[in-house]
Amino acid sequence: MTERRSFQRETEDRRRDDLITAALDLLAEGGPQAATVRAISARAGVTAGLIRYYFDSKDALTRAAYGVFMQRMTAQAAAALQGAPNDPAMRLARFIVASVSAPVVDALAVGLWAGFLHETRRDPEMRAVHAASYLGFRDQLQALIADLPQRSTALDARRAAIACNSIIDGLWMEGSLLPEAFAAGEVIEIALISAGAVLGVDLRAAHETDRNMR
Amino acid sequence: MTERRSFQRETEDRRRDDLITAALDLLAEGGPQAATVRAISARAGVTAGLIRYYFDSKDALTRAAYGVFMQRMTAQAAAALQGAPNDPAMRLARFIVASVSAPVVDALAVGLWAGFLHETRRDPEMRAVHAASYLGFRDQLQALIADLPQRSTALDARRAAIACNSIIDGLWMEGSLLPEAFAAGEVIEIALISAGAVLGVDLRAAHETDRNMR
DNA sequence: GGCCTTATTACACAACCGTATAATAAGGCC
DNA sequence: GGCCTTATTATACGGTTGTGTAATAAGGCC
Repeated sequence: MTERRSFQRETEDRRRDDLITAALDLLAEGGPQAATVRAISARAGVTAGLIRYYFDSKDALTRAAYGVFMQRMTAQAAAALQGAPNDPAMRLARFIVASVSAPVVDALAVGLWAGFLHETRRDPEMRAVHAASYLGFRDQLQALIADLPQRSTALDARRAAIACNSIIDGLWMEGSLLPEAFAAGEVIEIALISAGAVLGVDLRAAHETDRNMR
Repeated sequence: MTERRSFQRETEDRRRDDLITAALDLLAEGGPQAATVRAISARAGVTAGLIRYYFDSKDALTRAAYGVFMQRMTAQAAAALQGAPNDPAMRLARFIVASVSAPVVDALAVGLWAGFLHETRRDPEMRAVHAASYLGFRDQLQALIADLPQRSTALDARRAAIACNSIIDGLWMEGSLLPEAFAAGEVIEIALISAGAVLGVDLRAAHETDRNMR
């Protein structure tokens, strides 16, 4: 009589990952409104009930998805320093370039961030993750700046980090929201020149020689 | 038997404004999830049905609220140029200061912006408002920069405007999201020094003399 | 002061939300 | 190949959402 749809059993990790990915996609595209349990499960190719088999609640899934999102964002910039040369300016340049390049900067990243924003305010656990990774990023930046041998003294290291972080964040927003408004590589160039001007260091030259060395 | 609550008749403008304000408040605090017709009407002190008496749909109310929001944001920076001196550097400094000060920068502004983000993607009409006011702001900035008598030539006026806009946007985000992480006036100082460094102009000095002239 | 317009309330409705639970088929094990 | 575990589906439930509609009271008008 009632025909059940056929299915395949999958590993726990695979299913969790599929559900999280589906949730992130929907959240990025349509915001919190679009990321309903039914929509998420449909995109993941399963039925709605399965979400509550792998997660205690929808909020738990949201929290897990947020963790993955933050991890992706921060891992990208950190990975840029892997195998980087010792020259502080080159390292900083690499870090900045990675922060304003794909996949950190893409049309959906800001949407995802915006979609999570209010949930991070509500949920203390999510807010903690947010603050930690946010300030962690800035500290990383500040450490790179402090290593610079000679830089402008108009701003101390902390304020210089705040300024550079703002440039990165602002370009991240603009580049993600209006990708068609920029030529290829333009955002990167502006980021390097602006941050370099603030710090009194020629980051574009540093990045150029770094690239030629590779 | 059933007792109706008493009420006062109000003008159309007043009611529309109350409903829009209530919608903005709720959206800023709790995101799209929180801005339901019942919550909005409750905060405005009326019953839910009244919303659809003054607006064709909830989306129409959202659109109207977005217009008011954008108007508030852009009007603030433009008002800063009212009665400003003729000196280009002073004018630019005023514009930047207004863009990273209250009420543009406050704890709820970014939340509001984030809450609207996805709706601006869906609704073409809202997206048009968004793009227009966004690029309008940048053009205004670019015009102010182009007026500067001597500035660094590392970036043309357009790219310099993009860079300054990024600094403003980034500081707007950080200042709004983590207000407790900054000392009083610190965001303003960082904005002036950073933008000044990018443009090769001492905006902080310009703003100081401007303030002393007043 | 009674009437008339209409701003406002009250209520009903279908759709959808997250959640709970029972039925069932998939696939490893012996 | 039959059995057992459990991953998955199916279905039901109460609450909430945006919307449509009828009842009603407020307040200006004569």
